[in-house]
Formats: sequence, C-alpha cells, structure tokens
Amino acid sequence: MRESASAQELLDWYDRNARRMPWRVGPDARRLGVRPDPYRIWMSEVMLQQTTVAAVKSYFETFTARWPTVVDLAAAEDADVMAAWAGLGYYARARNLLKCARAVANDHSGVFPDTREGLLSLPGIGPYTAAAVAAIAFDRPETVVDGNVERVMARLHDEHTPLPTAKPVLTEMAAALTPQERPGDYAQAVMDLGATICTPRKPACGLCPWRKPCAAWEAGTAAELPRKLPKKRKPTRLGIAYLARRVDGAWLLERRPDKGLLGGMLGWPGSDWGDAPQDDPPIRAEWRELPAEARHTFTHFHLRLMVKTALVPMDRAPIRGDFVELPDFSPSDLPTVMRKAFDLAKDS
DNA sequence: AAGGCGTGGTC
DNA sequence: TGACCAAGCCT
Repeated sequence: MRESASAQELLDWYDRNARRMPWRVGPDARRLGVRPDPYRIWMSEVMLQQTTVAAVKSYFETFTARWPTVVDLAAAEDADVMAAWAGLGYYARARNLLKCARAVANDHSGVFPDTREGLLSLPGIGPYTAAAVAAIAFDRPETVVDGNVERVMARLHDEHTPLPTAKPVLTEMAAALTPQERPGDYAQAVMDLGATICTPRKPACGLCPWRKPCAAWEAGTAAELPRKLPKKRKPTRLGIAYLARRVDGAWLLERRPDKGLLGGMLGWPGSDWGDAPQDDPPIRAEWRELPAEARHTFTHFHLRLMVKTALVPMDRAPIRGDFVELPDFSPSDLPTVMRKAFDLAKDS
C-alpha cells in the first residue's frame, strides 16, 4: 500500500531546492524576520499568469524599480504602464494592474487586503492569485491551484478525467494536502516541483520527493497526465498595417480601444483582420506595399499582416491616428505584432 | 460558461 | 515547423 503524500516531504525538498527569484525573500533574510512585500508578491503573481518565470523577471525588475510602492503605481499615467508592459502579452492584465493599484490606494489606504476574500474582490485577481497572495504574503493556509498544481495532483492520484472537467476534483486533492504551517512556502514548493521535476513532458520522476506516494509513477502513466480536451485549430486571418512616417521622422500611431485584442495598447492604424481586409489608409499618401509580411500567432488565430509604408509631408492631416514625434516614440512601447511590422518597415 | 485574450520557448 | 505549453481572468 502506498503511503499518502505529505506536505513536509515537499517542504524539505523546497528548503534544499528553492529557486531564487526577484520577488522571493531568501532564506537568510527570512531568518532575520524579513517578510514578503504584498505589493511585490501581487505584482509577480499577476505577471506570472500564463507567463513563464524567464519572461517575467526583467519586467518585474523594471516595474518595481520605477514604481516601488502600490501608491506610486496608482499615480502612474496609463500610457506609461501600458508601454512598460509592452511585449509581455495579455494586456488586460496591465489595465487591471492599474485599476487594482488605484483601488488599493484609494479604497484601502494603500494597504493590500490580507485575506483571500478581500483580494478576490480586486480587479485582475482571480481564485489563483487571491490564494497565492494570501498564502505567500500573509501566510494564510489557502490552497493555490494553477497549471502546475493540477498536473502534480493528477499524477499523484493517477486522475484520468480530462481538464477542465477534473479541475474541482484536483482542487479538493490540493486542499487536502495544504498544511497549516508555512502554507506560502508550500504553495511555491508545489509550483516549483511542477516547473522543474513534474514537468508536462519527460517528468524527472527519479528526482521527485513525491515519487513513492505517486499513483501515476506506480501505474507508469505520469507522462500522459493530466489529460486535456482537444483544442480547436487556429484559423488564419489577413490584415494590413499602415506605417506612415512624416518627413520630420514622426510616426502615425493609434491608441487601441480598451476592450478586445491588444486593448489599450499603441499600434499602427490598420484594416480589420479577417478573410479579405479592405484597403483603407489612415492618411492620403503614395502607399508602398512591402515585399514581406509580418506573421504572428495570437491565442486563437494566426495573422498574416501586410505592411504598407508612406512618407508624408508636414502639413498633411491624418484621417485616423496621431503623429508621434521621435523622442516620444520607442518601438519597445508596441505590442510584439506591431513591433514586427515596424521592424519590416524601418529599414525599407 | 465557453471563448477571448499574447508571447516566446521547446520539441 | 507547427502545435503545445506557461504561476489565469473576465465576460
């Protein structure tokens, strides 16, 4: 009979193997009584939503250096925050980050709520993030369930019900294991285990602290779990981007509406993205079509973006968008698909 | 409540 | 090289 897994085994593993991350308080500082800063934990957790640690690190450093406290962030300009988030993806997170910072600053005197329920009421904080911040920053015994935890639980219990159907069951399994002591470290330990040992493909079961109690290890099914419902294939859409450069070097740009794809971000005026985009330039000019197109894949479709360029005189008024002069424009302020179009146009 | 919502790395 | 994957949230 297998013995059931224990949180203590995992905590011991974590104490030996915890990865250093900019938002984590190291063991030395922890011994000196340093507690995690809720603002930094919240910031890191929002950035980590559906995003890898490697991608997040530099953004986290930039954000926390530029806006050291939630009150600083609450006072930031929308455009500055969106520009700083450019390239990280899922831009609704940036809009909600600001909304949340302003709610904390204005409605909570600049202090984060210290319970899962309180956190859950804030913009951009869902079940995962609320539990993570409550556990890691406030040491509350909340159960954190992300993709890692789902995978670890599915294997530990050899659960073959596919996701997302299995989610409630996996959540119960995770809750049954959550300890009263060091719940924050435990939450991070399960996620570290999933990220480094209990990986989606080729799990390193030989190194796993939970190998003995693992039902999937015993059954030889670990690499097949968790099962997932098949995904739809992505359609391909076509579009046109118009990159107009004024003779003084200014570029014609447009702020996208808050709702929808790339909401709130700066971008090039363009056509709709669909089967047959209509040629509808944002300013009267001699437009030139570039020989290459920008290709980009979003969550639910592939895009082939035709790029058109034009050089326009100083006195020509745009139909859509605004000219942004050089010192005020950096291509790094653009979402990646727009930067790809710029890279094609800039040396043409 | 199922689908919209980014990006870069990996195989 | 195309499909899958990553510390989800919102509507």
